[in-house]
Amino acid sequence: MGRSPCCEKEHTNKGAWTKEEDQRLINYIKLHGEGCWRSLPKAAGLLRCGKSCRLRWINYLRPDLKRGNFTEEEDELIINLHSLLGNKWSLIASRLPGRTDNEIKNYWNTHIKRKLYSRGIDPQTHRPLLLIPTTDTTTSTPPPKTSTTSTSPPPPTTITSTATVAASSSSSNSSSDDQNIKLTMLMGKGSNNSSNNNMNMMMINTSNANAKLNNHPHDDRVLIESNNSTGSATSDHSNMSSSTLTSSSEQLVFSHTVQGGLNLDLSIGLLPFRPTTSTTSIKLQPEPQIQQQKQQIIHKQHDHYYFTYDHDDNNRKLLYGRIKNSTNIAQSCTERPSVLPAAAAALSTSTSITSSSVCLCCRLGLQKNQPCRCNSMPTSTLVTPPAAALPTHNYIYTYYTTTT
DNA sequence: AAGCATCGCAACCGCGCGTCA
DNA sequence: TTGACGCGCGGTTGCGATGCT
Repeated sequence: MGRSPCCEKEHTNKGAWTKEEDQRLINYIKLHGEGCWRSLPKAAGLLRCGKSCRLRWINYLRPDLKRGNFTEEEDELIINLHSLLGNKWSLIASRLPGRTDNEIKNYWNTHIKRKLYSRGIDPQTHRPLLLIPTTDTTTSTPPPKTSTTSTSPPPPTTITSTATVAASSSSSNSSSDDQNIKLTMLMGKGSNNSSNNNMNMMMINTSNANAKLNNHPHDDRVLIESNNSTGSATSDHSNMSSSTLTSSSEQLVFSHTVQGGLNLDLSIGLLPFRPTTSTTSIKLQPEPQIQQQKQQIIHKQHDHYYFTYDHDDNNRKLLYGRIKNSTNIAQSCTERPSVLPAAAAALSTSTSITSSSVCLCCRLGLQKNQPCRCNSMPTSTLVTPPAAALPTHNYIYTYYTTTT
């Protein structure tokens, strides 16, 4: 059966809104608030369809809208969020205060697409337009812009900022279960240069489903889900600028570099993190506050833990969480931040933790028994890399540990 | 100055999803 | 369980502004 029209088209105005219509709409919403768009036009004395009123309000008349040009930071944020979320303009807009989905969508189509093309990047896939196959995926030399397979690190960035943001709760499905936090974890490494042709970002997905590794529909990076909906995350906030976006039950810790390549971390619903002072006695501790922490490990028996290390020369931070019932992959990585061996050592010497881990570097996560792009092969123990192998670039590492 | 092309953005349209009776 | 309804999202269109010849 066909849907009834949202309004009687023959009795509605179309096209540009007049100032009088705008004022009528503003006055009505000031008095009665948003909502009931279908009945609003008649009540407000407008010869417009409800959808048109809603659009006009949301995209143009809302008082909290930020008008004016997009900043370079907003540009990079949009690019990174798009690489993460695809054409989910409303989700992207929820992370840019004062910007609307329509505005971002238009801006994407008119400016950013062109910008990415000029960088040689496909705006849909966020991959280089020209693909030059590479055979040596472990080289430490930065790859050409057109390479997609090299794991070479990007140069360090010099400016890092962090913002605490919230996942969008605009849609009705977010109300079903605030405790059931469902997010997505994606890994990416930093850009190779100022052209920023790779993303450095992560979302962590926690839900009531068993932890698993999935391919992300928008990209080939790995999606990780966990059944743990509680927790926290920390990051190094030193020398960072912060901003707070709209809030909901889903809180993200979100950081990005704004120069030479955006570094975006999103961690949600993570397990309380505890630094360890002993490598032999590990107990679950109360949730810590988000604060500066380095070389920290979480432990708990019968659960699977991971910690993520976001590394660049100026900022090092560990993120962490718990994955229950997960099938983790033992994996060593030849490229590892210097802080990691200490953490790994603490893990491996712990009496309650078996030596199982996984590296999710190189932009892609790993399926079971699948080698990392950096050619690291699964192993049953954490391996401390030689100092020479330690990276000096902006990078994200994620390691999983399995407790017994 | 006129005509044409291109750009940028506001607005429209159709569809999908969630809710409710 | 099903269908109507309301809302919101993403893609597309229309048109004024601007630039070029």
